[in-house]
Amino acid sequence: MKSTRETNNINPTVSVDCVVFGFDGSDLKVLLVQRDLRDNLDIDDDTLVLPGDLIFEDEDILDAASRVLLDLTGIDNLFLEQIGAFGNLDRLSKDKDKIWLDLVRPTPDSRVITIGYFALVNIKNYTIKPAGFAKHVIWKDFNEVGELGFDHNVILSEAIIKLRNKLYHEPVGFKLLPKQFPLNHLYTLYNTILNSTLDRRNFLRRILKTGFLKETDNFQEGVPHKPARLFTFVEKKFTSNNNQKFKFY
Amino acid sequence: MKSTRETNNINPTVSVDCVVFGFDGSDLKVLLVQRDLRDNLDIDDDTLVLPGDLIFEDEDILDAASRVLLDLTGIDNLFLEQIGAFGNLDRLSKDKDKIWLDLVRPTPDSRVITIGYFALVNIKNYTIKPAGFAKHVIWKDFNEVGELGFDHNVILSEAIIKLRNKLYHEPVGFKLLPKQFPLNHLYTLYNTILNSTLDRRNFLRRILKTGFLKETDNFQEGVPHKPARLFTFVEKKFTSNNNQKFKFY
DNA sequence: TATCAAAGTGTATTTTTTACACTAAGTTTG
DNA sequence: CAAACTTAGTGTAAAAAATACACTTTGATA
Repeated sequence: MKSTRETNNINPTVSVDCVVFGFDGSDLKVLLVQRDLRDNLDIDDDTLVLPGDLIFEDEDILDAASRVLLDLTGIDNLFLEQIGAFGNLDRLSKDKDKIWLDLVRPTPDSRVITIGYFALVNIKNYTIKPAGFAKHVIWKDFNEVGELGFDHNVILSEAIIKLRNKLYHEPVGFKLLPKQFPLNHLYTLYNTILNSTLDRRNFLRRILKTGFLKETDNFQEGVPHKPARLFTFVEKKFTSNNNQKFKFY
Repeated sequence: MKSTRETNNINPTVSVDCVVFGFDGSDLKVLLVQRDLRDNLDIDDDTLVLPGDLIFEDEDILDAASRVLLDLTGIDNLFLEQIGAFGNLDRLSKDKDKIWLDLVRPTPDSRVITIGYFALVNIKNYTIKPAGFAKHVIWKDFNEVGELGFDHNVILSEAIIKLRNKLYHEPVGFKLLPKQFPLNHLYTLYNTILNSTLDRRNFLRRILKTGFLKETDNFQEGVPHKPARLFTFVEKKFTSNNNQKFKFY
């Protein structure tokens, strides 16, 4: 996989954009970049966008998404899943978007279709390095995301829908947590993302019954109360189609 | 929406392909076309493919999918939903695919990313007319679909997964049936598509409890047994996200 | 040593699911 | 024209799951 940008054999009509979700213990976060120029062009544009890039001609689209995130975060092998293609004719037509495109794209008026991906990471594992194309990279509180560039709010909406559905049907919450975690962290995670207040007793019972959790001999440290036992996620054969009746929570 | 093919301003790098499902009362069907040439070129290629086409530069991708189906079936305003983007580098590289591309595409070696859509239709409503680009159009039994051209088997797999999930969570089975239908048809539909044998009593109870069905005063005619009451689908406010707990069946 | 805060467990009630059995009503057959 | 057949349509007991609370435990801190 290429990790540096080339000027030749770029496909100017197809890009990828990534929605990377993280969880800091109490809030859902999204990774955003301040779109900016490789060569310090002097325009006044602090618009935030999803990390993304045009793809290379000889690059699979999933690889392109991986490359973007590798450049951005130094993380390889991220859990990445496609959200879908976004190809509205007006998706690049805000004034500020056009100014930016004029400055950085060889063919700024080209119609570009983008393919959205989403990823879940344990926020503490990665120190985000604003390398490559983005000057500033930030974890933004999901509820405080304002207007993004291009059609990125649309992509983000699709992503959160997908995340919520997944949380409900697949063992995926773990990806947002450290290897070992107390059950209460998982509980807050569900409540935060699903925007609900589940009954704690019943949540614990059900999540344990799925068999995806294994208790360890470790406990929380440095907490001003009874330390909770830490659990790990158990990789089981899980195929979402397999059992339509399966509800993760 | 344009309904005729033009030779100029085609986007040679992005196409759409449509998976159209139908149900004939006992089997799930897929609409396939025998890829062939607008101008009767004389090659020996009876490969079946999903109906699809390159998009126009000034055309939304969803519109492109609509256009393909309008050309093919004369149906406008079809329920269409995106499956996703398919962009593997080798997706057009089978021998027969290359020969065909050489014959019909202005830039046959161009890397093409395709966006898959899926649709559900009541098979009896539409007489398929092999107009436009396809010489033969057929309803193929889903279980008897062999090797398709390009990466279309992959797209079809994604489509069936999506259909099965939808059937389970959303009131979508109706789209495959006539306006009025006996409950047993819905029951067979579920069993066929989900590849299961649900308990009939329990199925009926549950499907009625959803509130999406309204009984009519009409009954089956011309059946050699007690005629069943016909039901219709009730459009209700349904938002799949709204209630994660909702299970359609 | 008492208090606080969150961990962790118990359980009665209601609701849903499951499994199976039966009756009803048209058509066809002998 | 009655019996047989086929699918329509309904009843229900038992098991399982979801829900709504309440309570006990345990370590830290005051």
